[in-house]
Amino acid sequence: MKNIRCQLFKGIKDEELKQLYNCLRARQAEFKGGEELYSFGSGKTVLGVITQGKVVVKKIDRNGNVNILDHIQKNGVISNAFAFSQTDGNFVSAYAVENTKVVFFDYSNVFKRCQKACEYHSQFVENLFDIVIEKSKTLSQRVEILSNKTIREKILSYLSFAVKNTGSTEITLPMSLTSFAEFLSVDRSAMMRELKKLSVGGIIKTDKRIITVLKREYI
Amino acid sequence: MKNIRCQLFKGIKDEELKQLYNCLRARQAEFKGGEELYSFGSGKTVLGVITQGKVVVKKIDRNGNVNILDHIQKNGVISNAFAFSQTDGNFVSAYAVENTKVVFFDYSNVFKRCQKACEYHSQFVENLFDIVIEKSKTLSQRVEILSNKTIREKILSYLSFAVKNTGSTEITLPMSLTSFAEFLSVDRSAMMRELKKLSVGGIIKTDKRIITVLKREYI
DNA sequence: AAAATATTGTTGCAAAAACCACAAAGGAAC
DNA sequence: GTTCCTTTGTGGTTTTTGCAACAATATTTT
Repeated sequence: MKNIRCQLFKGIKDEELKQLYNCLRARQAEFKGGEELYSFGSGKTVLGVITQGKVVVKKIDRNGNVNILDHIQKNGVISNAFAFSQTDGNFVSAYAVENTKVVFFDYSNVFKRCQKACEYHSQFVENLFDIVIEKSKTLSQRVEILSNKTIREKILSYLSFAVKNTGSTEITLPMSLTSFAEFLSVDRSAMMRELKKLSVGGIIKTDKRIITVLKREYI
Repeated sequence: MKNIRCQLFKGIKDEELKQLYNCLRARQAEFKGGEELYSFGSGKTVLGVITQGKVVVKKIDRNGNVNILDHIQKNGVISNAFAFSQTDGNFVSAYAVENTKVVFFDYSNVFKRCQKACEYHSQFVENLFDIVIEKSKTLSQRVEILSNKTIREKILSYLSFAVKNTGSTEITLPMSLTSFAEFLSVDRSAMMRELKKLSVGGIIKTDKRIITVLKREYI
């Protein structure tokens, strides 16, 4: 298996990485676009790195409503260890958005220090820590966005974070408007209506997936 | 300062703990009920353990809407390192619900290993890791709850997690109904109405803050 | 290039939720 | 015990949202 260079393995040398692969029982899997990542919804705890492609985590409730819980890009980490549990009435699953390669690790071995108490194992834990913190921050942003009552406020809250995170007032949505509505957990047509209102009000300018914030004092 | 026995210091001996306090520049602070925890909303990154009392993290937006972002109990960890950032239009603050004692640490020193590369420091990082994972899980549950469209679904989703987490179908809300509405980010009167509908429908039974789930197949 | 599929854009209508206002009950403080 | 304040409980009204349906573009697949 080719060595993966990503945040999870930052500061770990190639030869150490090989040993770590062994230690964590790394194995690669490939998924076609639209295909469901097995083992995510299963009871087993998984930890994986997306080395190619994109993954979306969705929840489908008993009424068939689809909610997007997470988007994971290349070099992103996917795990049910620290996010999104399955409840009786819901199915949480991860899907490859395009052709995707994932390297899975045995999560149970992460904290089992090998006999040699290797230093790079500590480094690995610290890297994983950073990633979980990052995910945690993203989740709290998500909570803040969703805790707005109206669609308008949700959109503006999203834009507020996006402007803050990117430093630009021209935001290109990393997903389709359909998915964006699912991300905000609102009806798509109602969202479109609200986007139009915001445009007419001169607060934003929209062109497909590109939203430009014109009046920063509103976000 | 008295030694704190909590998740954050699990597996660390008393004498090591003393050294760790020094290493992380631990300092205690007390807050009266209703008082705002300084330093949380400030730019500085804080890490604290609630050793007594209760804390609630709130967001107040430009329109004066209050949203509860988090509840932190005794032995819980409070930090802006991995959750809830301030944006231009919003104020995020933490308030003591009752008389509360907090021990603050210098977050910047957490990953600076002391010269002796003490083993307990690793243990500390691992403990903090567990806490962040826990918080992350709580946050994703929150996202799942909030990503329901209707108040009814939000309530049922909350109950679903509560039943799953506690193992009992009799749920005592850890907050007032007023706060519960803020937690679900819905209007209180609308929520009360929905609770009544669920009661009349025989799905739940309510008595103030005690909600008993009668038909598990609905949650 | 044509066909199939997904995305964007828009509307009328019904349902749900927010907002507002008020009364009663419960607790805390004096 | 009385006062004050918070919480609980309820109802009417307005606004917002979700739903369904459809057309027009894009995009992908064959």
